[in-house]
Amino acid sequence: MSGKKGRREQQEYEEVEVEVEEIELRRGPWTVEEDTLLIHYIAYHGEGRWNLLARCSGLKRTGKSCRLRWLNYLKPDVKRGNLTPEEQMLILDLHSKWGNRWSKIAQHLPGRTDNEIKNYWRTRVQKHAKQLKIDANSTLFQDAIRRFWMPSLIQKISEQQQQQHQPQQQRPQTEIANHNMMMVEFDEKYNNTSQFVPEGEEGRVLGSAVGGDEVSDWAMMEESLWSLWMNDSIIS
DNA sequence: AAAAGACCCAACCGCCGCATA
DNA sequence: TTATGCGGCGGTTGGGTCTTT
Repeated sequence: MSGKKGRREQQEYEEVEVEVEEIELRRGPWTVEEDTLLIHYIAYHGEGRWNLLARCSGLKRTGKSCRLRWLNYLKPDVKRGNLTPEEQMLILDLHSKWGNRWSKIAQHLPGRTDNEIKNYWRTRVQKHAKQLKIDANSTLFQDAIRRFWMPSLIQKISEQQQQQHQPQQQRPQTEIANHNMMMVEFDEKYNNTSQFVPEGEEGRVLGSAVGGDEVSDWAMMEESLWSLWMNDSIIS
C-alpha cells in the first residue's frame, strides 16, 4: 500500500499519460495473451504498484484488475482444485470466529485466495442454510455446522488417512484411534454434544452424513435426525 | 435431444484506511 | 488540515457449465 511516488515513477507516469488517456480499457475475462503479458511484466518488475503496472505494461486494464488477476489466478503459489476436508474444516472454524473476514481466513490457508473462500462459503455453505431455511449467520446454523458438518469432515479426513496408508486392508487400530482422538478434541474444542464414535460404529452414527460427494452429503442427512436436533435446540 | 433451471467462479464495483503532498 | 491516489477488502454479478426435466 504505497502512496509514495518517487521521481522516477512520476516520470514514468507522465511518459505514458498522454497515450493512456486515449486507450479504452478492456473488461471481462482475461485472454492468454494478457496473462502472458502480466506474468512477464511482474517477472521483470515485481508485483505491486498496480496502476503503474497497468499503464506501463501495455495491458488495457485497470490496476485493480491486474492485481486481482495476479493474486487470484496467476500467482505461482495459488492452489487450484477442490478444497480438501481439512481446508473446509479450517474455513468453518475460522468463519465461526471471525465471520466474513475472508482475507484474514485466507491467510491461514496457504495457496487459497479470499475470493475462493468467499465463493465456497456463498455457494456451498449458504446453500445449505437456505435449504434448511435458516439464516446462515444465525447461531442455529452455527450449531448445525458444529454438530453435523464438522464431524462429517473429521470422519472424511480419517477415512482419507486410512485410504492413504492401507488402501485395501482392514482399518488399522491406529487409524481408529486417530479418528476417535480427533472427535474427542473436536468435542472439547466446541463443547459439542456429538457422540463419541465407538470403534466400528462410525458409519452407523454419521453414515448419512458422509461417504459421497463432500458437502452435498450433508444435505441428505436424515430428516428425523434433523427434527430431533431442531426440537432439542428450540427447547434448550 | 433440447430447454430450463441450478450451480459455480472469475471479475467487477464501491467503499475504506493509509500514506503522501 | 485537507485533498488525492492507491491498495485492499467484502459484496455482488454475469455468463459459462452442469444437471434435471
